[in-house]
Amino acid sequence: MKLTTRGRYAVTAMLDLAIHGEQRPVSLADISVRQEISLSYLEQLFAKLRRGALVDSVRGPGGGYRLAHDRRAIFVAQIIDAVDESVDVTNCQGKGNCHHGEVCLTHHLWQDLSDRIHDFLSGISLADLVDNRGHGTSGGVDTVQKLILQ
Amino acid sequence: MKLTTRGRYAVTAMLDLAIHGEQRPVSLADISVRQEISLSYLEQLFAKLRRGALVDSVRGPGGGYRLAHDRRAIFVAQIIDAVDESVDVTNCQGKGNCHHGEVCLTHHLWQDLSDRIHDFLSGISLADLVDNRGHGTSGGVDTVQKLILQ
DNA sequence: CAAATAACCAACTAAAAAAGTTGGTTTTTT
DNA sequence: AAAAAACCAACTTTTTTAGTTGGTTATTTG
Repeated sequence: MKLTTRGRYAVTAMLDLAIHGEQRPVSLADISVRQEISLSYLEQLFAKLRRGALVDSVRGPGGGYRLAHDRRAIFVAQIIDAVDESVDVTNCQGKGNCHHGEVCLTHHLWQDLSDRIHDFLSGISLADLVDNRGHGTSGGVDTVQKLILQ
Repeated sequence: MKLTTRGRYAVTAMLDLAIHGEQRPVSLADISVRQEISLSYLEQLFAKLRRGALVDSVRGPGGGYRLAHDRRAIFVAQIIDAVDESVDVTNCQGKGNCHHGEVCLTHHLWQDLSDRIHDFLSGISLADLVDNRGHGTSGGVDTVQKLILQ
């Protein structure tokens, strides 16, 4: 599991979709404006999210993207995996071609860490984020309210 | 907490130090050869590790670097913090200048994740890595043995 | 004391990854 | 027919990471 700003963009965009996509599909142009992410960059991200079967697209006017599943069934880990096609964290991924053992010693460390991050993010759904459940300090319901009214 | 290859390099180098630095200081030239990391890049990393009070340096022939504390008292999180001067994970770090609330919603997510990663890595000392304790699959004692004999 | 060793330092360069741009096409609705 | 929006590929810019160059300073050893 790789953690970059790209993954954060993707989660933010999917969260936007979860919040605004209840009634009709949401266009990337809208997300672009609301989240201040370049449209073409969003296109690239959503191409991957679509391949990952996390969103469905609707073409033509009034079209856009919809979550492919219920909010409660889409997890942050999936989003990041779809978008950050997880490159190996280790140099010597099982190939055993790490001539010096130290690399292997840390290998296990990174592997383990990677698993833990994945587990953590696998437990948090878009619904959790919308409800602001499942994590630290609260943004409060009114924050979400503002978003919906926006 | 930021997780890049730079941090991995630093942990690997510190682990090399923990293993080979029992008797005398270890020169960066040695670490460079064993771990296949460019000497000057190591110099840059060790400048930061020294500022972070994780290593002591000894100049002149026979000199090099030594752990500033016992292996059991140096933790992976410290190494990464020293080297990857943790840039904020969030765009709107407390400043409250995130005009749209979604950013703030994910903010808490990343903050929480960051904390958890930090906690995890704060619990793993260099001694743990040398003994290959505290994480997943084992490399075995013989691996470490090879290293010491190298 | 001279030579060698190794830390220390700054500025530069190269390579890779991330982010954004451009200029389209295709599909669908109104 | 026109407009909206997905879809697509190739390119450019920016940022980060990694490595290079060319030194100086401190310390040890022959």
